[in-house]
Amino acid sequence: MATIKDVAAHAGVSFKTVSRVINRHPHVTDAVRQNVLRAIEDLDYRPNIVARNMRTRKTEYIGLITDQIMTTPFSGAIIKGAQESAWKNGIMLLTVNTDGQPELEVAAVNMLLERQVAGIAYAAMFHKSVAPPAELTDAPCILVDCFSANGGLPAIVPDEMQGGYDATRHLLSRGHRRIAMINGKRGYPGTEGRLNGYRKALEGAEIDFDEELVCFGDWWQEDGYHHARCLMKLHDPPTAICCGNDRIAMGVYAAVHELGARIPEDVAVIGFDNMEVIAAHLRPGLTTMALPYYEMGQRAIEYLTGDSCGGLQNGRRIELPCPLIKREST
Amino acid sequence: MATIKDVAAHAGVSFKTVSRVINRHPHVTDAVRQNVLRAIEDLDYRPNIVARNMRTRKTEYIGLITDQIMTTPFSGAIIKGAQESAWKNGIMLLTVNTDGQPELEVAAVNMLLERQVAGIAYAAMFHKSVAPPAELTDAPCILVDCFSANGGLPAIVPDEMQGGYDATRHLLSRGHRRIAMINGKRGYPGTEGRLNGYRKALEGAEIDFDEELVCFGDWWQEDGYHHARCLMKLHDPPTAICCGNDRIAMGVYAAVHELGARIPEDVAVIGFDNMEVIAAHLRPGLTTMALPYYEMGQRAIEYLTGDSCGGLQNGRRIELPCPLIKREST
DNA sequence: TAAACTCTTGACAACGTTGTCAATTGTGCT
DNA sequence: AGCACAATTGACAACGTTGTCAAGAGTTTA
Repeated sequence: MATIKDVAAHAGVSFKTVSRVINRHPHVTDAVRQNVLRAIEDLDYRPNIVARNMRTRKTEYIGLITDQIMTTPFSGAIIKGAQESAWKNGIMLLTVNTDGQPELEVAAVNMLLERQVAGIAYAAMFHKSVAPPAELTDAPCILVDCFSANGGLPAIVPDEMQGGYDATRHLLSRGHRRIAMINGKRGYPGTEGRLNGYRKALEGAEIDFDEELVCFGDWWQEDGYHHARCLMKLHDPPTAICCGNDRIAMGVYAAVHELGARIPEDVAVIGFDNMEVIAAHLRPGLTTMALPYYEMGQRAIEYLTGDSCGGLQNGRRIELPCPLIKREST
Repeated sequence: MATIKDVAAHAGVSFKTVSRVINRHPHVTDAVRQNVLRAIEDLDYRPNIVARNMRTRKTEYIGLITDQIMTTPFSGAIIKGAQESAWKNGIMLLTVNTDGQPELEVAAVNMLLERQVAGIAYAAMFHKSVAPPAELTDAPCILVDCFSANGGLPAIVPDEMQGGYDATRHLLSRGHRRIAMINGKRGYPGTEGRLNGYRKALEGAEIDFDEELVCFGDWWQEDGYHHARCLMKLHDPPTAICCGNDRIAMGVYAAVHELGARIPEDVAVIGFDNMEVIAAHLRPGLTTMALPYYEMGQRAIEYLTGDSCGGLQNGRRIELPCPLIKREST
C-alpha cells in the first residue's frame, strides 16, 4: 500500500505538501496540486486513517452499545437513525450488542475507550431505567431509550405521556367517550407515562376515569386477547381500546373478531410501536402511535458530534414525540 | 489519558517493559510484572489501540456493508451472527448501510479501506446476484446472502434447493400427495432453487409435477391470499401449500379461514423465513423453513478471520442449510 | 573455571500521518 | 528600486505503541 511519502516522491514534492493537498489546505499552487492529485491517482493512494487518528489524537468513531436491540425487529431503527446521522458527519459506528450482560457491558465500554471513540451511545430495546458501567463516563456519552436511575446522564427518550395523551385525544375526536386501555406492566416508564397521558386527555374532555376500563399485563398478543374479551363482556363495554403495543392490539383484533364485532365500527383500536409487520398488515390496518426510534438514534449521534448540544443543556433529557400513524382501525 | 510512558515512570521501569506486560510476553520477572500491573491500576491506564494498530500496521476491524438489511427485521440476524462471531475473535465490526446506492457503496468501501480493515463482508437483504464495487477486492472479502454474477468472489448463501426439498419432503411425510407451491418472482435464486427442490422431492416420491399447483408472484401477504383462493377453488385442490415466505403464508391463512377450511386439518401450510413476529404468532403456529441468517453472518466473520478458510476453498461458495421449524400448521 | 547458554531489561527506531516553524519565493506599495 | 508582507514549500518533531537489537545477569555444560 502506497504511503504519503511514495506519493511525494512520485510527484517530486515533499510529503508535507501531499498532506496539504489531501487536507485541502489553502496556499498550495494549482500546478502542484494537480501534480500531487495525479500521483495519488497513479499510485492508488488512500490516506491511512489510523495514522491520522494517531497523530491528531482523536478518531471519528462513535460507539453504540445496545442490549438486545439487534434482535428486536422494530427498534433496529435506532441503529439505522444513528448510522445515517453518523454517515452524514463522516463518523463510523462501532456497534456492540451485550445482550444485557453486565460484564459484557464493561468489556464493551473498555474496548470502545481503548479505541479512542469520540463518544458512546448506550441504547436499550425498550424505555427503561438502566445502570450502565461507570467507565461509560470516561467518554462523552448519552443514553438512548433509557435513563440512569439517578438522572446523572444525558438521555433521549420517547415522550410517553404525550403518546398516551394524543392516542386518547385521537379516539375522543372520533366521538368515543368510553375508552379502555390495555396497558403493559406497571412500573415501566411506557406504561405509567401513557396512563398519565390517557388520564390527562380524559380529564380534558371531562370524562371520569373508570378503573374498570384500564388493565395492565404483559405485552403479548395473548394478553391483549384475554383483556379484550373481558372488556367486551362488561355490561357497558368500551367503544374504543387503546393498546400498550401492536402485539396487544393484534390479540384484541382476534378477540373482537371472535365475538363477532367489527373494527372500527363497533370498537376502535389503537396500538403503540407501529411495528410494520403487524400494524400495516392487520385488516383493517392498525392506527398506532409510532415510537421515535429513528429520531432517537439520529439525535444521539448529533448530540455526540456536538451538532445539537443546545437541545440537551436544559435538564439533560430530551423527550421526543410519538407521532400518530392513522390507518383504518379508528 | 495516561500513556505507556506514564505507567513506566510510575513503576520505575522502561516503557518497553510495560509493553511486555500488557502483551503478556514471557520473560518478565513476576515482581516487575506485579509492579507494572499496580501502576496500570493506579493510573487507570488503557492501551491506545490506535497507536498499536499504527505500529503493527493492522487492525481488528472488519467492515460489514449491507444494502437494506438494517430495516428488514429478520435478516438483522446476519448482523447479530457477525457481531457475536467478531466479539469472540476480539474484532470490532464497522457496519455501513448503503440502501443499495452504488455511489454510497464505493464510498463505504473506500472509507473501510482507509481505516485499514482486516476484511469486508458484503451482505444483501435477500439472496440475489450483486455487482459490488471493484475496490472491494483490495481487502479480503466475502459476499453474504448474495453472489457475484461472474462467481469471482467467495460467497455464503442459503441452500435454497435443500430448503425447497426438505419442505416438500416434510409435507410428503405427513401423507400429502397433492402439494401446491406459492412461490416468489421468477428468476430469483430463492424462487428457482426452492422450485427445483420441490420438483426433486416430488420426483423422489414418484408424483407427477402439476403445473396447475405452482404459482409465482410477489412476496406479500396479498399475493398469498389471492393465489391461495385460486388454488382452493381448483376442482382438485391441494391438501398442502408450500409458501415462498411467511408473509405469503399469512395471506394463505386468511384465504383458507375465509373459505371455512381448517389448518392443518384441511390444508397444511409451510412457510419460509421463520419471521418470528409472523410464524410464531399465527394461529396455528406456522411450520416454516428458517433461513440461516445468523449462521451466514457468523461464518462470514470466521472466514475473514481465517478460522475456517478450508470450508471455502472448494468452489469459493458455501451453501448453508435451511432448517425446518416445526409448528402446528402441518 | 571458562564457555556457552538463557533470561531479563532497556535504548532506539519505526509505523504514516499532521503540527510547528523557518526558509524561500512572489506581490504590492512607496 | 527597495521594503513589507503574504503565499508557498520543506525540514523536523511528535503522536503511543511494538519490533529489533544489544547488554548485563544468571545458569548450565564441558
